[in-house]
Amino acid sequence: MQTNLSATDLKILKQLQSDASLTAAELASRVGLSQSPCWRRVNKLLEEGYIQKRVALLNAEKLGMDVVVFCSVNLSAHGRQSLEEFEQAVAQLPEVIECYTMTGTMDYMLKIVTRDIRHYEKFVRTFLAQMPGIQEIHSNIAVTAIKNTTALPLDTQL
Amino acid sequence: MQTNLSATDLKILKQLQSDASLTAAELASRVGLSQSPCWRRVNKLLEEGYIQKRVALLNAEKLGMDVVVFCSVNLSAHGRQSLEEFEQAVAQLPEVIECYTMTGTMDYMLKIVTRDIRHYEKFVRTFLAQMPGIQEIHSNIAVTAIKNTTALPLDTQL
DNA sequence: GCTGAAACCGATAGGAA
DNA sequence: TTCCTATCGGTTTCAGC
Repeated sequence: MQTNLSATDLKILKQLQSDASLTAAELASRVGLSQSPCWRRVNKLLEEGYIQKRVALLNAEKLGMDVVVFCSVNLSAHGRQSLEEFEQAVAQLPEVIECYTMTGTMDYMLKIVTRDIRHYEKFVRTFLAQMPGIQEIHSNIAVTAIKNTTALPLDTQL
Repeated sequence: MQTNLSATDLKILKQLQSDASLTAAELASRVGLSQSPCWRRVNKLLEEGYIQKRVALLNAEKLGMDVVVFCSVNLSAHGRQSLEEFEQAVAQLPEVIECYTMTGTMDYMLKIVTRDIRHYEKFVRTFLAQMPGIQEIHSNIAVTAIKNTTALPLDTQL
């Protein structure tokens, strides 16, 4: 880690990435600080960009959005143009929650969320398969979420 | 969608899943409501579990945690016991951000975040490969994040 | 149901140790 | 640095529409 964060800062980040609705007082007591210095540190972490934003995590199941698909994509023409077009187009699609370029045999890995499998099918046909330069699409459909967090492993021991 | 959410509720959810640090007044004005009813709706959405929690999203890169790996796993013994052991063990590992059971040829898909590829290698050897009943591990390493959001596609048109 | 206002409580900043 | 305190603003409630 090329970062210069104190142990206290790390504690604060750990708390906030598991619950950002804590009051300053509660957070302070959990990290063993009093309010003011704690609040100051939080602000610094915000300013310096360690904390990107605070969001609400919704219950996908209750909202009827519980189909998760990991979708690997290969493009046919590997020219620059084609890649950027694809990336821009994909970033616009709300169903695409995540998209990464990959090493190995696949060009992109997409995590897609839709209402049900029919919708996924329709989504692929209507949007994904229409995109510029697509050669192969491979869909891996998730059944049950065993774990699903947004918290980074700050307490890793490796 | 088997849910009975009004258009206003959906607007509220959309706002909060992109920014949960909005004040009640600001949120109210964005969804075209005044504070009180807006606040009431937010509370109801919390109580009913549509909003699960509010978290801080951290800057993985600044924290030196920018290796993302999608890892598919197959277990050897497909008895109940083996599955639950694996799931419980995996849920404990902070490096495992997400874990899903899958249809198709792989048993599990894991999304893993570590500091660098060396750490990933070490993580796989130390923890993953030691787990009960593992047969195959296939690691797909992400290079660049094109898109990475936690927002569900509430405005999907399909 | 929504609006507006009032009361309360927590967040913020400044000053003292 | 941290702690303490005062002020300010947001949240929450309640009465009226």
